[in-house]
Amino acid sequence: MGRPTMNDVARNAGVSLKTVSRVVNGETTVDPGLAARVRAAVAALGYRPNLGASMLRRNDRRTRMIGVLLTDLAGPFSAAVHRAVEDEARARGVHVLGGSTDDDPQRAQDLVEAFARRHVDGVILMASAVVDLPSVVIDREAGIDQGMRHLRNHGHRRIAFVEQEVHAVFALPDPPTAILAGSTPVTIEVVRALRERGLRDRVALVGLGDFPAADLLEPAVTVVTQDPGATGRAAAGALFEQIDGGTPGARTISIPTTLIARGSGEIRPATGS
Amino acid sequence: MGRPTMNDVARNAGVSLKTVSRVVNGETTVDPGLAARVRAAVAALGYRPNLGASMLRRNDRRTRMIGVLLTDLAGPFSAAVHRAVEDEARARGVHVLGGSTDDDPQRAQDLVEAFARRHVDGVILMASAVVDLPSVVIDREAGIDQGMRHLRNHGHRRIAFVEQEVHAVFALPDPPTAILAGSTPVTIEVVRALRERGLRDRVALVGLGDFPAADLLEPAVTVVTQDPGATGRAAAGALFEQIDGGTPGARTISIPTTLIARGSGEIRPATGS
DNA sequence: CTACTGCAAGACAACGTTGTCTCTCGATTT
DNA sequence: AAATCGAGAGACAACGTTGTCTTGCAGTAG
Repeated sequence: MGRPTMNDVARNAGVSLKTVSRVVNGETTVDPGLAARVRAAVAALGYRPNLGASMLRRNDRRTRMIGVLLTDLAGPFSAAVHRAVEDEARARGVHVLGGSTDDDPQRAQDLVEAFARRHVDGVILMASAVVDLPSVVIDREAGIDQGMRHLRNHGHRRIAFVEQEVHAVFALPDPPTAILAGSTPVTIEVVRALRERGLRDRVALVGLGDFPAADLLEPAVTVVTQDPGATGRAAAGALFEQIDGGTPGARTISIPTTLIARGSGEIRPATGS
Repeated sequence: MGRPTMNDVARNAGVSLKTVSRVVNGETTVDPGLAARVRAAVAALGYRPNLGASMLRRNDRRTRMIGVLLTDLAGPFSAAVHRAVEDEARARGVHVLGGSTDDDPQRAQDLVEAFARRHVDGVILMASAVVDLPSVVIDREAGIDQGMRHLRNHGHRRIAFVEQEVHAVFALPDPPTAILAGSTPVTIEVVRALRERGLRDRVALVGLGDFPAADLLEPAVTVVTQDPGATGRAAAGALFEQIDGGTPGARTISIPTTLIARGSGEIRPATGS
């Protein structure tokens, strides 16, 4: 005796199973009196349709679930994408299964496989991966180009692109005059490291990804930003179009980037060194 | 003709449906030769089990999905909780449906209802709500007390607790000498507002929720932090315990808070005013 | 050589729902 | 008044899988 089923409702209301199904699905070809009895029984028993069973039988075969595979659900960029995707999905009555890949292709693969077993209607991924499902790939790359170009335009020739080992950069024999930081956490680490070494006004810094207090630091941090909300919306939009239209194959969404000059990225290399 | 089913695999391998089921589920009572044929057919057809159908029939009736309802999937606290829950779930082969409530009880209710229709095994919520599912409620409140106490201990008597309208506070006839900011976005807004008014060293500020650059601002921002990772892990742990143990009813997880004094919260009220 | 045991493998029902078909009954048409 | 129609309501199969029961066959004991 788990949850009540349609059958229980039918018995309780003294109608056939199929009539309950009709009422629950809002079909109009039901006598108002019977429909009322059914609704009363539904309320009395606390009946809830079993979406899994219904999807199994339905003709459209949609689970109305999609999967979203992001680098790290806790990271600001991923989280914002996730939220935007959720909003698009909600508008269509679709739910979102989330997954962090930590940029590990194997994990991405495993998650895609697992989501496929759940018959998600489609998948959005941040890593590049090919799938035999409707899918949209979010491609992040453009920002690096733009950041590099900006620093070169300000006279820098030795530019470090930093992803993990922030401190190693400063140990180099011929240290860079500018730093491009690969993510917001790294950017903040770099700011901290520059301060410790008294270099805050001497080494240029551009961060990939904006963060809330960037303009409040001294110097304020120049960043290249990719609007995660727009990205998520675009990806979700493309995915649903693919699902609904039956367009096959994977699509790639690339994100326009914007550079916000705030100071740290406009420091010029010391001429006398 | 959609995806291949067990029946297709069975036909292809020349065995019965049930034998395929046994192989797929790793039962050992299958002749190695047949098992190999089945596995070959699975690979050849690209067969994937349909978890929905299997859950319908299985005895344990678990979908191995849980729902997580947070204020805002894009917010740093929610996102970190979400990630921690994901990790706990992954360790148990469970997937996570996420949802943002924006602190709207109606939306929370709707999402719970929708997740229940999907037969999630349980739910974690940040808002308070009662559900007829295994559930864990995350309770955030303790931080306010701790922040208030800290400011009072530093001599403040007029303390503003700010949630939305940051600027309204400064328009008051008798403005506060200290501010407790309700969330990290608000904290950053307050910092900005204090600077604009030249009050950065005169009005005390404590923020609810730590953020990455808090120690790099001037003055560095004192915060009350609640470890979202620990919270997520605790909530997920309690939920799975409830699911597995069959313990009924909802449980509440309360989060220990820590105050990190960095400067902005230790400013004392001007004596001469 | 027959009877029994054990185990692999298939047949069949069932999970909760929806699609399709059939039946009944009152209302409309000639 | 008989025939026709339409619409509401139920019976039944099916979705893809797993639980249970039965069958068949090889191996062992008597």
